[in-house]
Amino acid sequence: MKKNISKKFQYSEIDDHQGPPGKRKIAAALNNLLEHKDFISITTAEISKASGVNESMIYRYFSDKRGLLHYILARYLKRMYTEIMDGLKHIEGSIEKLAQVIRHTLEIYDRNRVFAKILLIEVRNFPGYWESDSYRLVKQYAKLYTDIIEEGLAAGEIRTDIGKWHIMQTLLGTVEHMILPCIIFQKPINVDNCMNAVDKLVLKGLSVKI
Amino acid sequence: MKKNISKKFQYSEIDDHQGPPGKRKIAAALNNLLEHKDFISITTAEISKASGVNESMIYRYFSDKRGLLHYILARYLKRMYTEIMDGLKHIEGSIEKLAQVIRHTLEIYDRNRVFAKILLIEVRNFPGYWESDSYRLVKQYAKLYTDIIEEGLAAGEIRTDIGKWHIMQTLLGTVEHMILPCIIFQKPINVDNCMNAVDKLVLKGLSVKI
Amino acid sequence: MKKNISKKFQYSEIDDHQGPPGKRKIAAALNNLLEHKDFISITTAEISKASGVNESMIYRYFSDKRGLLHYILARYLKRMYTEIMDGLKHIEGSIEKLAQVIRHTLEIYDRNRVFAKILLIEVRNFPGYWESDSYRLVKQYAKLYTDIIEEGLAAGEIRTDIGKWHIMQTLLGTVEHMILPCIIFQKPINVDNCMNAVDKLVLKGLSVKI
Amino acid sequence: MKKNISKKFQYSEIDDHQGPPGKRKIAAALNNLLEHKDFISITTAEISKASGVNESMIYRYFSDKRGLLHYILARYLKRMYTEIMDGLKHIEGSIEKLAQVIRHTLEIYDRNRVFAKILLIEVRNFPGYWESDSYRLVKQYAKLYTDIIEEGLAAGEIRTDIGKWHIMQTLLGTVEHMILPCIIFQKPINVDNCMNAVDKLVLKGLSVKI
DNA sequence: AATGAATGAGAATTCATTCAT
DNA sequence: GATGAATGAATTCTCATTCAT
Repeated sequence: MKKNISKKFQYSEIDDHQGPPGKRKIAAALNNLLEHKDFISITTAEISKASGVNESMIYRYFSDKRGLLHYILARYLKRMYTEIMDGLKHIEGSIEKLAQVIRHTLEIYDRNRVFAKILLIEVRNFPGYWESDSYRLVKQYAKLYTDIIEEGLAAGEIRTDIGKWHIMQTLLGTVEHMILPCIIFQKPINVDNCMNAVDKLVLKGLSVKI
Repeated sequence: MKKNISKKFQYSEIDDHQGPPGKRKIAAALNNLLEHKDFISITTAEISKASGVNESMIYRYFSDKRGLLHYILARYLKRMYTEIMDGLKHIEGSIEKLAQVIRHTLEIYDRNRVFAKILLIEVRNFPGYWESDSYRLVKQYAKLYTDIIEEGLAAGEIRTDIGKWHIMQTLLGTVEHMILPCIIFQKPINVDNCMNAVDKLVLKGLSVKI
Repeated sequence: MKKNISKKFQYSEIDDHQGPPGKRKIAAALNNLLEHKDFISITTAEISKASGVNESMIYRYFSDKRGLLHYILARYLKRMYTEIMDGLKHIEGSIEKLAQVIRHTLEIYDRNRVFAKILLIEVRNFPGYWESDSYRLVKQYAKLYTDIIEEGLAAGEIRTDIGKWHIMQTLLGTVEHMILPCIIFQKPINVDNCMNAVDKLVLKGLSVKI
Repeated sequence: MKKNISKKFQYSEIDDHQGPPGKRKIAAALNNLLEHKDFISITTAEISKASGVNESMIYRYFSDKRGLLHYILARYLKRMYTEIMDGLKHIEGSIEKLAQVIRHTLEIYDRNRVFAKILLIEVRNFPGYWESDSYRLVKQYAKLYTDIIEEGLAAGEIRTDIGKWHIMQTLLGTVEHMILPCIIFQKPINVDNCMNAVDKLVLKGLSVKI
């Protein structure tokens, strides 16, 4: 009954008890609005109305509208990172670890559609993103993969003829692309199905054949 | 090794000799601008200036700014489809055909960065896209994959325990995400490297083990 | 079976056999379009498309878009004037003549909604109208009334304590206002009902009580 | 003869002390501009310039340019209604009441040319008007007439063979068309002359002959 | 910390009209 | 007489952002 409930997060929890109330309300409002609209077509007026906080407060708490978006994204990313690290504690074997990270990621995307939407869609066609703080966190997340891959290479579990960067890219790419239609068409993510495909297609191809 | 070099296309060729000059100039102008900016931040005024054609002509020849983008995308897609179909003529074996399609796709993306950018980034966060004419062409392209996969299933070349849709998704996803960073960071696509990874990771996993 | 059919006109007849075909087609096209849209929201492009004649021909045949409208209106007015004059030939008595003019006018408006619409709505809020050729024709039509009234005054049939201008205004005003809702709400004009009211309310008040 | 002079209103008074200053200035500016131009050819830029308030404020306070016009019209209509109701308090007899309403209306139109212009000209060729709030107020005003007419019918003061709707229409029509040239040609309205005509022509025709 | 008012700059789009052929 | 292409100037409306209080 108590399994790993504590690990599951959703936006509401993230920010609830820190920062001034106005700031929290604004962030929560944008988060909610993102469920049904895309960032660019959400106006600051709308955010203000939805949050009940005056429009100009957005500029007190955040650099600007985009800063607010990145703030939300960063919170999600931090939370995801911790959660995934936690889930990794008792897993042995690099391939198994990769599988666990991917499964966990899929679950989090499924539970937090807004997060997935921001990360996969909203943030990309904004040039500044690739120099942003949020992107730094994304790279931290990606490093999780390369670290595990290195571990696997060292342990002789993973084949050495591909290059860890390409492996990571393939894994990330496969995951993201599997869920993109679900995010866009607002369908649930079937984590087991996805894992099956990832496992059979990519992970199996990774391991050193004995 | 010298196959159908003559078929290689680049945007400039696509439209050069059809439609009124204004139309051509406008399309070419947006195409050029897309090399350095993203669609949403390119204004009609900019397009007009770059093309040397009056701003209002955009609305004579296209439904609106977005219609112009889709026009460009559709041309690319049509051209890509024909070229890839051509390149497929003398290939035998489903796995080989998939490899050929993917390699060809990568080459085209590499030669036509703007095309890749429109398809992978610009067009997605616009809801109308999924009902657009361009998306129809994308589905036509995707059907190429499923057709080949079916062929492979029938011929006993491809394993039957995954589902052709998932296979196609994985292939498309892997390709797209392999090149996304190249598109975004404006780096060349190393086709051979990519093919190596695709081949070893995904395609090998596809074929029936003997 | 042959009554006064020859007197009834509708736009199609007006212009059919004079002027170059392009001119006729353009005028006919605007006339048709006016049935469902108001002048200001009909574009020259629309007129061109509906007429099958090139947009620039509008400017060969007419001073501009408004000139075209006035051309149509003027034709209607001329035709109405002649028809009404004709219908007056064998009527005796000023009050009877006024009644006949009014009835005839109502019938024409009913048969030619576009005409009524142009005259009562489209043309008024354009300053130039009051100096236009069309307005000259309207004044000619109004003079019909004052002429008859003068005739009635001279003959001792109409009371002398009001002023012919006011009488004319009242008659025109009553008529126009009775039909305005019919024009706007696209309902048929009940000529007999209207005549009843005009007769009982206004005309009866005009005649010298014996 | 000195009745409720204090109740006489002009636009400037209407709005002066309510709503944010920007709103008031904008409404006042359009009101002034309407004195010399027609609505459709007054641009938002012009309104902004005339009011000294930023153009975008129009859209903060009103739905759009047309919303602003209706706002002005509605204020006029409300004010007129109250004033006319007040002026009716001590009048006896339905015919006398109708006369009083008409006289009062004429006076108000004379004092508030812009009001008359909006009501009789500007607002009509806009389809939305007939479903607008302003039109509701106009119907309220018209109901004043039919109410009085019913009263007169019940009291045996008004003849019963015409129908109250037609009577109202004739009265409204006569009034409106009497003043339309004055509004358009910017001439003063001679209230006494008009009343004389209305009285002799229409009202006398209304009353039951004894 | 908070609010309401105000701003400025730009954006897409529309159209009547003219020109070259 | 006719066409298609092109123009330019205007117009409404939007929004992120800042200011004064």
